[in-house]
Amino acid sequence: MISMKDIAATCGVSIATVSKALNGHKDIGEDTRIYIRKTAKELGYYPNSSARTLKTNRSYNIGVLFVDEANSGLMHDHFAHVLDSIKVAVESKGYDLTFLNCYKERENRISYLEHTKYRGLDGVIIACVDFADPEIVELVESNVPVVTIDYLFNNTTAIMSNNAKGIKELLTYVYSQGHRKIAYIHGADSAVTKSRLSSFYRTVEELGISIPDEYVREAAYRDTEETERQTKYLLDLPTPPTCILFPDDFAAFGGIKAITSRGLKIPDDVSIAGYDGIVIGKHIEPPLTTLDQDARELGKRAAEELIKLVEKPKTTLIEHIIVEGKLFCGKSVKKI
Amino acid sequence: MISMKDIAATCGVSIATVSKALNGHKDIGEDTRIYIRKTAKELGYYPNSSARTLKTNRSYNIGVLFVDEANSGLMHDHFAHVLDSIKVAVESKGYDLTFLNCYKERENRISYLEHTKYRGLDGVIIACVDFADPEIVELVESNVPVVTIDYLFNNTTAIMSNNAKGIKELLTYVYSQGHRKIAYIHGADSAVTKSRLSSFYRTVEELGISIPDEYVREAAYRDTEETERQTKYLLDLPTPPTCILFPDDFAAFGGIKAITSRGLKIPDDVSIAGYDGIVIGKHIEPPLTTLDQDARELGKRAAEELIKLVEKPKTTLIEHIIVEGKLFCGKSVKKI
DNA sequence: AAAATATGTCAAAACATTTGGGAAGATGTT
DNA sequence: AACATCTTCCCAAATGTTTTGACATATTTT
Repeated sequence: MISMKDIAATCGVSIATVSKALNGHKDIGEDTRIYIRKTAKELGYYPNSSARTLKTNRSYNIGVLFVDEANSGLMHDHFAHVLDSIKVAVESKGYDLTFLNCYKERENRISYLEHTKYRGLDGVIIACVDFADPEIVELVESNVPVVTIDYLFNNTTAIMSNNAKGIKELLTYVYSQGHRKIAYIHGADSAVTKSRLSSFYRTVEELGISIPDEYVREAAYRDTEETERQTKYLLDLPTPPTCILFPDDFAAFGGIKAITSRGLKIPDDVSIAGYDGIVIGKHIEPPLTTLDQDARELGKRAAEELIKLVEKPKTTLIEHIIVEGKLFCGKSVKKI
Repeated sequence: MISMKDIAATCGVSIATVSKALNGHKDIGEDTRIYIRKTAKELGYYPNSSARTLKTNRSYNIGVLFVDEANSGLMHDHFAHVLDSIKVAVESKGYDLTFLNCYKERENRISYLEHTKYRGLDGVIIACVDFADPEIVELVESNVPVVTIDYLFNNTTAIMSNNAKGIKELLTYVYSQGHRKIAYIHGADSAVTKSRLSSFYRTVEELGISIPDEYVREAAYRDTEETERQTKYLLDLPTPPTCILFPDDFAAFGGIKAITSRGLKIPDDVSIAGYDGIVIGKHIEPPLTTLDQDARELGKRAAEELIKLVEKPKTTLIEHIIVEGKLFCGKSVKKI
């Protein structure tokens, strides 16, 4: 482990000079700078992030906060893409990515905020968590730069997928294919759900159709068993819907199971649509009509905004950025 | 940001005493220890990892190395589970997890090993990468504690999924269901592939069946388009197979597409099986017969072994640990 | 009573880095 | 020649922690 001291020794200069030469300060002669950099390279020097962080309070490490539970964001195709995109974006700017947690399982657990400070993280990206958790709120309200994904706090930059527009496009498309009896199995209570649901009702009104109450049902995101049940309920109605919208693509598989188990065919007997645009949806028969969320863009923007916030805290504004999705017309919705 | 100095001041003791009291050294009186810990808590103290790492050369941070490309491990259901399991396991022992990279895109890129030392990572878990990459080899051969997943180096602990046994079980099961004309679309060249393929041939011999050469084909992992092509090729043979084994569950979806596009039904006309045990495979009709890899166990063991290696470098042996998978009998293989 | 032992605490050094203040020498200006 | 101005470099302090050897004080042994 070779340090600046070693370089200073071999170059016959002070440690301070080495530091300044390496960091490109102006008060170092051109030739010494070149000489120092050359020997640094020859000796195989690379800085020690701990020492630097200790001194500068900048770690070039950013934290990412995903929920830790069974339904971890990691195993969620959509969020996995978001995370990967974040990773690529921060790395391209010379930052590292560390998972933030609170050592739930341990005796001396610490809060998210404490963990952030303990590691000297420059900022945190929060996604896919329970935003009502007091510890999340504490973190958001602290002076740590934070960007949230798909949730809006007043004083933090948020990157939002355009859920309202998404569900509107989806519904309008289904309508354009002749469907009027449209059921909507929406997700469990959350900001995203609220946004989609109110947009759904607004669009229903705009289109001038009427949706019976029993067509609007609830199933937690990714809960295939519940969507299976709800789908069966819908199919068993005296007047079953001709088209069912699901909370997400993954959950739609529960619906598919219910439909095929009834001996019905998609889209000939029932049309369906999901939400998210997970990869596998494109590889089934029929390809799943859905709203492709731009997961990569969500992640990229989150990373970029956070780094802006970190590097130029004075001049960077808190923003609420909206990322558009895109309707994907598979073959799971039939024209009738 | 309150430090030991502050605690020392309010307690009227020296910084050294605070450090020892907090770290449980036994040369501190019981009452002072309690008093110091109490005020530390009251003041909201938590240690500064940079300072500690700088002094002790232990970061309580471990690196994880997944491939950075398009087919990132993050977006791969199986590896996402492995990663999540690693995360849970290291966190339960008080460690953090940081993505390792080499800043590919940047001008002053550094090697994986340099990055590891730069961050002072205590160890690295390597999975899902090109193990022939010289930089990986450099890292493995360094003095950094390393655990590899699904790849064997001589001097590092490896956690291996039992691929040989897995494919044997799968093949034997298919055989037991009466299939003799069994095709195998295997993955692209890699250690995992080699292991599965040689086990496949061994089992074929043991079972006393003969598999024509044109039944054994290749398609990269997760390449649904290629498996679709290869499946069509197989179906078009004068004597098509009655059962097709795919490189992985995801890739199997390409096969399913090919089969249904020919108007054939699974499993009535053709039986299929995947490998991995991704979640969605259980939610399709018919549920996909596959070999469930124990992704969580792979991740957990990797984390545990690495931490052992970090904490007891002298007494911990390099081990090659085998994690068993489990046959999942879905309904995609018909008894004939 | 002196010597040995045990206990509790402290001061200082060390880890690798950054940075403001200043020193020394060179250059330019009058 | 005197002075100011640059340029180039160094010094020393600071960041928060751990560790080591030293030093008191108290207790036990001779």
